[in-house]
Amino acid sequence: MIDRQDGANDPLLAPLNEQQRAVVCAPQGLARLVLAGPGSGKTRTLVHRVAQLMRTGVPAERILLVTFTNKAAREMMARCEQLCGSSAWSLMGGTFHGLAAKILRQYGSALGLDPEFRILDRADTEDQLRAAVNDLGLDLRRDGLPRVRTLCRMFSASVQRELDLGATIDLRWPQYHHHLGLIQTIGARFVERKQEAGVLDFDDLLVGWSLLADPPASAEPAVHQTSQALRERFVEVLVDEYQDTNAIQGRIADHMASIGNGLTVVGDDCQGIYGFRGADAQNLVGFQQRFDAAERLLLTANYRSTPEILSLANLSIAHNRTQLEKMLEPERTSLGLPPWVVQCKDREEEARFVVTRARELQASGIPWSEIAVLYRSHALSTEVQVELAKQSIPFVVRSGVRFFEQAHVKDVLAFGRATMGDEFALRRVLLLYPGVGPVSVRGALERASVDDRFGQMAKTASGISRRGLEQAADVLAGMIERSADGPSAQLAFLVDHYRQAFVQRFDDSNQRSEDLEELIRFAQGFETMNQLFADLPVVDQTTRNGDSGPALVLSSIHQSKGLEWKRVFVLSLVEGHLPHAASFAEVDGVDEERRLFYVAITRAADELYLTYAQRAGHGRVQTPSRFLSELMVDTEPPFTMVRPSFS
DNA sequence: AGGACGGCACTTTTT
DNA sequence: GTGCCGTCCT
Repeated sequence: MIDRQDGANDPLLAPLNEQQRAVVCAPQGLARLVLAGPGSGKTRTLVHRVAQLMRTGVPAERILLVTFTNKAAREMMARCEQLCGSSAWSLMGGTFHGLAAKILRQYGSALGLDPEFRILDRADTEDQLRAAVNDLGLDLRRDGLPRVRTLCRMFSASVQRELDLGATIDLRWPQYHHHLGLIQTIGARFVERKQEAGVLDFDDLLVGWSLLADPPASAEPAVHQTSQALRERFVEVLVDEYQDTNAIQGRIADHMASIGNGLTVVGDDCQGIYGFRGADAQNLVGFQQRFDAAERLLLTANYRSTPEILSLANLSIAHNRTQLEKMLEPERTSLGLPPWVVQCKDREEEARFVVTRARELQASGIPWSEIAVLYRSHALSTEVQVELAKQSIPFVVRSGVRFFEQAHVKDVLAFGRATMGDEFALRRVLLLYPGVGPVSVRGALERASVDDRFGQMAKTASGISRRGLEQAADVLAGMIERSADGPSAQLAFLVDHYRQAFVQRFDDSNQRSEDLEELIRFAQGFETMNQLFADLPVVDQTTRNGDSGPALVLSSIHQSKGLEWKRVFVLSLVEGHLPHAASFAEVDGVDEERRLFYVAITRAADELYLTYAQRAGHGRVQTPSRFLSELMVDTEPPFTMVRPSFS
């Protein structure tokens, strides 16, 4: 056994401070809450705890490590591997959704799930819902019902917050109160459709896992048995970013540790920024009430940022009524650099300032990859992107559409899914061809079948759509012929055709062609089309654009959580952007925006630039963010105001 | 008249 | 980039 106090020569304990060691060496089998401020070495502490558990004899496959993003999971697994070697490979780590997928494929048969189920992304989910509406002969517009997008949000909110649909609607969409009955009917058909198709959306994953983690008394005996086996498997459960868990995730975590397993939850109520996804800080704040023997540990020493940056962060977050007191204490010494607030004339000048300054920083020895530009919403990044391109600066964008959600990637994947009999995918494929519209598609779908390799589909079509349908049938048949060669070869065959027929139409066809090559490479890891598609929506998509040399990072604030850079720019500190206008009407809305601001500024290690434009595109005057002005009352502001200077 | 297609709003944040 | 609507072509 390793002594808790004396770790001077121990590689697991030597690099840690007292607070961190207390977490790493805390006894097994208990519940505990760790409050960890930004930059406090939280990831390192978690990784070392995992290593410590393994060293004391807990097998890796009996440790469950829940993180918030796939990226975080990947990083933690890599660091565990560094510390523990290959024995860390069998660690069970990932996001709630990714882990739910793994667990349900392995343990879901008790729930009647086919282990080959496919996971729906948001677009797939909306397709299913739209189809459910059509099944019922409803017309959303005519019948005064919410749009498909909104219906999805209603069902999702109800699952994530564990509120019944009526309460959910009354709370957030009271204008649809009188339609509750109809919306419930749609929901029932929606659920039925997904079950018939053997597919699960993001919420179904959580519901499935929760049924195993915490089965209702009325569940079949087989479910209770599986539940027991599942919970006995994991002797230690660790949950990162716990403040961002919603009701159902909180219940899953609680119950995975309900039979004497250890549960370590790590979080920071000041960094809760997923309220829109139903995240409920009560999970964290009320943790000790739910587990009355739970001890509470603190990580408050900040190793990341200068005292000036931390002081700004502490002063800002003090404007929130946070329940848990926790001041960040700087470990670093001052570099003599105040946070800058840069007042620009317009968006264009703002972009020019950021890019010019970034360039100077790089020239002075800061690598591109140590500079980040953060913003509240993706659209705010366009001016900077244009300016970066103009000045030929390498950059990566970590916001906006995901790789697998781009039109050309979705097109190509749709061909693959069409060969497996997916009607939604076939529809998308056929609509690509000139002369083929919704009506000829409807006819074609009635005659289409994978078995005759779509031959009938085109044969009876008349007139203008025939040529397109024939082409589609040919290429789909070609793909089916190559089934034995594996999905990568099938996609390579298809991409030849697709590139000639369609990619040339895009004005950035080169980039898109490269993406398709990337996709073919990605598919090499899979033996069948089915496997390729099964987990696509929950796999890590951040490996994209990762390895083409050092690059400046553009990121939404949400995506930046957990990361750090030497120099950070935060764009558009104006009312309506940060805080975002949509937050004004929401309960806790502006407080959540302030936490977002807090997350953004605590990403910066050495130097922070907060920029804003006095005028928007069409000359409209913009008001500086309240997150700046509220810091200027009475006291000396914790930042220095400047105007851009171009040297 | 049926069907394709170009032009129009709308897009906060993410698994 | 998608969904919806009006217009134009067959």
